[in-house]
Amino acid sequence: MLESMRRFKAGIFQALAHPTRIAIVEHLRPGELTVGKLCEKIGAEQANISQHLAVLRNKHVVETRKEGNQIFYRLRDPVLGEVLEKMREYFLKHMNEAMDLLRHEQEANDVEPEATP
Amino acid sequence: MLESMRRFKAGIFQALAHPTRIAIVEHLRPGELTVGKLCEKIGAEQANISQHLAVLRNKHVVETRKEGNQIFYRLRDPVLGEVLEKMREYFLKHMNEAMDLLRHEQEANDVEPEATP
DNA sequence: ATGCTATATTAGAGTATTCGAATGTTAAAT
DNA sequence: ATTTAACATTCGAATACTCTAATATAGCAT
Repeated sequence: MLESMRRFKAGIFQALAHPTRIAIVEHLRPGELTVGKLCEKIGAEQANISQHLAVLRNKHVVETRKEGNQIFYRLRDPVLGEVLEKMREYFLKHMNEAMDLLRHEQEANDVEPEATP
Repeated sequence: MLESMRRFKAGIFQALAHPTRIAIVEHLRPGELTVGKLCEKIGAEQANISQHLAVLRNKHVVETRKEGNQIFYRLRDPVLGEVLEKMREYFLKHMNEAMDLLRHEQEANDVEPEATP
């Protein structure tokens, strides 16, 4: 049972483990939005947003409502918004390290082109 | 800047997005533990636990202290424990669906061996 | 019926995670 | 100086994610 619970939590975290999906959840926090609006605000391809929405739907992080041509997405439970709020608190508290972390990841991606022959 | 913050949050969620790593964080919540104790409690191979600990260390989710032969791990910030607590709340609230979700994932993994020829 | 708009799904290539097995490393004990 | 105990790291195969591009569906308008 404990193991099930952990797999469940891991699944939710997995769903949140992508910058675009975090952006989606944050934008939905104040209220529902259509896919089009989300694309606008986030500035990503429609197909891409749609795929990320599918991930969030599969984990029941978001729910939908259809109105004519378009589909409105909303957060299923504000608790998840609160989780992100806690993360914001965490981020601010450790801002300096956070920046370092990101810088390092950046470099790790930048420096690769060259290999020692 | 917002984008950086989201990548950071995503990184933390990524770190938490595995049942074993969740188990680690939960076990560390009351206080520090050695790697050996963690292996015992979780019931996984030492190398495996060590790899997961490395993931958590890289994201600064945990910190270490060395004492002679062994290494004590502790949660770096109780806020992350609180995040898990929120998740528990969430799990209990949606227990039924959670179970369904897990069952479906289970089936998706079980049924595959056969293919329609 | 045709076309247009909003959204979803599929396919395939590139990349990243995860595991077990093998190998390193450090500190204490003999 | 060896050996043992406690951890960490590396390797390689299997699996899972993520992106772009292409295709599909559903509702509305003409």
